[in-house]
Amino acid sequence: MPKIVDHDAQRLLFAEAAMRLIAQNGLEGVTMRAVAAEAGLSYGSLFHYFASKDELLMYAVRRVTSAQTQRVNEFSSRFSGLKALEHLLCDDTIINASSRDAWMVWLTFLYKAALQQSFAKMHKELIDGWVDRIAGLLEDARRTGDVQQGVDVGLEAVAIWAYSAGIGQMGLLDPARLPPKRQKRLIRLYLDRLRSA
Amino acid sequence: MPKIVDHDAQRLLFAEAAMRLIAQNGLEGVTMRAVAAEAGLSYGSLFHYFASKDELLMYAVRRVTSAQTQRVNEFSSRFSGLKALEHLLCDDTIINASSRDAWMVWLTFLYKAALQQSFAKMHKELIDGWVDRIAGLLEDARRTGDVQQGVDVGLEAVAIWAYSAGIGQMGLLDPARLPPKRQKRLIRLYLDRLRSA
Amino acid sequence: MPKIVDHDAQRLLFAEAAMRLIAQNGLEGVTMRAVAAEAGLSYGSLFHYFASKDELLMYAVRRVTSAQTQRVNEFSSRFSGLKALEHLLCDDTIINASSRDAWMVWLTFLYKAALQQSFAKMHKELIDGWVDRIAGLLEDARRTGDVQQGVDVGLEAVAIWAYSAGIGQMGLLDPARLPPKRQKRLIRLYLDRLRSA
Amino acid sequence: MPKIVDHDAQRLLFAEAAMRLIAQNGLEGVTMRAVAAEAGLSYGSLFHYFASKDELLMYAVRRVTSAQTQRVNEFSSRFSGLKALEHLLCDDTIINASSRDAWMVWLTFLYKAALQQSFAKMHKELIDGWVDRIAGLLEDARRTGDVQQGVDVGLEAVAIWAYSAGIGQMGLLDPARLPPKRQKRLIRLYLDRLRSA
DNA sequence: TATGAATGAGCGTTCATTCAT
DNA sequence: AATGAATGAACGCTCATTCAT
Repeated sequence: MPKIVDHDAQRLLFAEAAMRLIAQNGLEGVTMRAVAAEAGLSYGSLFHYFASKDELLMYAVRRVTSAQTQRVNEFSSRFSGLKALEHLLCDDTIINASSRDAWMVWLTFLYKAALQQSFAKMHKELIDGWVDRIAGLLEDARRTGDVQQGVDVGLEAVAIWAYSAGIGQMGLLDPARLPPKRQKRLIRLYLDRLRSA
Repeated sequence: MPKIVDHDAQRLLFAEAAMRLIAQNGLEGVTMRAVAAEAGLSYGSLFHYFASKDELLMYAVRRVTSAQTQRVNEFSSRFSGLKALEHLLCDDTIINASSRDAWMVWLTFLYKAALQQSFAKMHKELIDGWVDRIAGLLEDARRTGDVQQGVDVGLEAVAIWAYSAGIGQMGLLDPARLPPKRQKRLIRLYLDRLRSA
Repeated sequence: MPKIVDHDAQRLLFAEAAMRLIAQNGLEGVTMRAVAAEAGLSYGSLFHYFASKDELLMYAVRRVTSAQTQRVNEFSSRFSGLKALEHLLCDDTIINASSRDAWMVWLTFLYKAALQQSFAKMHKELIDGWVDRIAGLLEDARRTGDVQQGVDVGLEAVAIWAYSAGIGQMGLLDPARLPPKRQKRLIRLYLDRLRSA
Repeated sequence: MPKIVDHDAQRLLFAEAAMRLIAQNGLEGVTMRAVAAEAGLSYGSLFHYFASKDELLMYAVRRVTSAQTQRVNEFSSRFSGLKALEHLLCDDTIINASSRDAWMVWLTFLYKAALQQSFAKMHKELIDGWVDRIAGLLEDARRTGDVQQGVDVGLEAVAIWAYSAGIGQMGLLDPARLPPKRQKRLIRLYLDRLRSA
C-alpha cells in the first residue's frame, strides 16, 4: 500500500497557496517554488498534483469561481426576482477586506483570459452561466411586475453584469473612493431605476 | 537644444514599441530586447533612455492614458451636458477593432495597478480626473434640465465610470457577446434612464 | 520456490519494456516511470527488482545480446563453414523492419559502452564470443577447402565482424541507401572473394 | 561601439569545449553549464552564440565532420585511384589516441542521428558526399586498371565505407583488439583483394 | 512485498541589467 | 552617446531515488 493521501486535499492545499500568492503579488509572485513553499510542501511534489503551472492556475481560478457560482445559485434559489438580485449583488459581488483576495485572483484571471485561449474559454463559460442566472431572475421579476414590463431581459442582464464588474474593479483598485457602503449605494441606485413606478 | 528633442523622440519610439508588444502578448511579450527590436533601435540604447523596465512601462502607460485624457477633455469642450457624455462614451469608450489594443494596454495597466504602488497612484490620478470631468458634464446637464434635478452628481459620475469600465472589459474579453453596436445600446439604455421625463 | 520464478518473470517484463522504449526513443525515452508504465507494473515495484537504472539497462541489454549469441550458436551448429557464415550474416545480421528495434538497442549499447566501464566490459565479452565463433566457422571452411588456404582466420574473422557491423550501422541510419537486398549483395560480394578459385 | 569580439571564434570556443566534454562523458556530460565552464566563459553568454543546445551540438558535429570532409577532398586531389583510397583510409580513418575524441563525437552523432530528424538529415548528407568521393576514386582506379574491370563501383564504394565504419567502431570500443596497426592490416587486406591480379 | 507520494538536485532556457569599447 | 557582448539569478520542469504505509 502506498502512503495514503487525499489527492484532492493536496491539490487544494497547493491551489490555495497559489491564490494567496496571486493576491499578494500577482502572477509574478506565483513561481512553482513559491507555491510549494507557501503550501509547506516540497517542490517536487507539486508536479505530482499539477502537470504544469497553467494547470495549477486554472484549478485555482476554478476554485474561486466555482465558489462564486455556488453563491449565485444559492441566492437564486433562496430568494427570487429583484430581491435575489439585490442580495446577490450587495452581499456577494461587493469588494471588502475579506473578498479582496478573490477579486485580485479574478483580475489576474481576466488578464490571462485576454491573452490565452484556455483561460478565455473558461472565462466565456463562466460569464455565460452567470449572465443566464441574472437573466432568469430578471425574467421572474418582470413576470411578477417588480420591474417594468418593457425591460429587455437579455440586454439588461448583460448591463447588470457589466455594472457590477466595473464596481468590483474600482472597489478593488480604489477602495478609498468606493468603500463597501458606497458600492451598495451604487447597486441600489441602479436597481431602483429598474423597478416599476 | 536639438538633443532634447531627440531624447524625447527616442523615448517615444521605445514607448510605442512597448505598447504594441503589450497589445499583442501582454506583459510577457515585453522583454527589453523585444522592445528594442520592435522600435528598430539598438538594445543598449534602450537603457540610456530608461533606467529600468518599470520606468519604461510607466512612461508608456502614461502615453496611452494621456491620449485618453486629451479626448475626454476634447469632448467636454466641444459638446456639453448629456450630449457630450453620450459622444464621449459612445465614440470613444467603446471597444472595436481599432481600439482593442488600447484596451488591452489598459487591462494590463489595471493589473499592474493592483500590484504596484507606483502604478496604483497613477491609476488613482487618472480616474480622479476622468470622473471629475464626467461629474462636470452631469452637473451641466442637471442645470439645463436634461437630467432629473434629484440626481446625485458625484455618485452618478462614479456609476457611469464603473458601467463603462465593465462594458469595456466585456467588450474586450468577449467581443462576440458585446459587439460595438450592443455596447452603444447599453450606454443609451443607461443614459435614457437619467434623462428627465 | 515459485517466488524465484516470479522474480525473474517480473525482471523480464521490466527489461522488455525498457528495450521497447529504447527502440522508440533512445535512452531519453527510458525514464523509470515510463518503464513501469510500459511494463504495466507499478512504479515502486521497479525498484524492488532493480536497484538502479543502470542495473536495469545492463540486464535489458544482456537479454537482447544473449538472444543474438544464441542465434549465432544455432547457425554454427546447424550449418558449417562458409554456408553457416552466409546464413548467419544474411539471415540474421541484416537490418529490416523487424530487426530495426534490436539494432537501435545495439547502437544505444555501443554508445553506452564507449562511456561506461561496466558496459564496455560486457561489450568486449560479447564481441570475443562472436568473433571466436566466426573464426571457428572460417577455420572449418579453410579445412574443407571452401576458402583459400592462405587466409588469416583470426584477422579475417575480425574483418567480417567489422564489415557486418558497418553494414548494420548504415542499414539502420540510412535504410534508403542500404535496403535488406543490398545488404545481402554486399555480404555475398565479400564472401565470394574469400572463396577458393 | 560595442565590445569587439570575433563571433565565430567564440562559437568555436564553445563548440570545442562541447566536443571535449562529449569525448569525455558523452552527451550526459554536455550540460550547457558544463560547456560554458569548460570554455572558460560565462553561462549566459553561451546563449548569445547558440540559441539552443541542439544548435550547439549540430555546430560541434559539423566542425568535426567538415574537418573530415576536407581531408577526404585533400587526399582525393593529392593522390588518385587506389593510392588515394589507401592513404585516405590508412592515414585518416584510423583510430588512434589523437583521433579518439573525434570518433567519440562521431559515435555520439550516430546515436543522435538514429533518433532525431535534424541529425539524421545531416548524417545522410555527409555520407552521400563521402561515398561519392570514394566512388570517384574507385572509378579512376578502374579506368587505370588498378582494380578489376568488372567491379561495381557504386556498390563497392558503399562496401568500403561500411568496412571502414566497422573498423572505426571496433577501434574505438575495443582498441586492445584493434590497435592502429591492425586496423591498417585490415584495410590493406581488403584493398588487396580489389586489385587486378 | 507492493505502491505511489515525497524529495531536491539538475536541466535548458530567459532576461534585466551591467559594462567594455 | 551608442552598441551589443557578458553575466548569473531565476524560471518551469524532469527524474532517479527514498520512504511511509
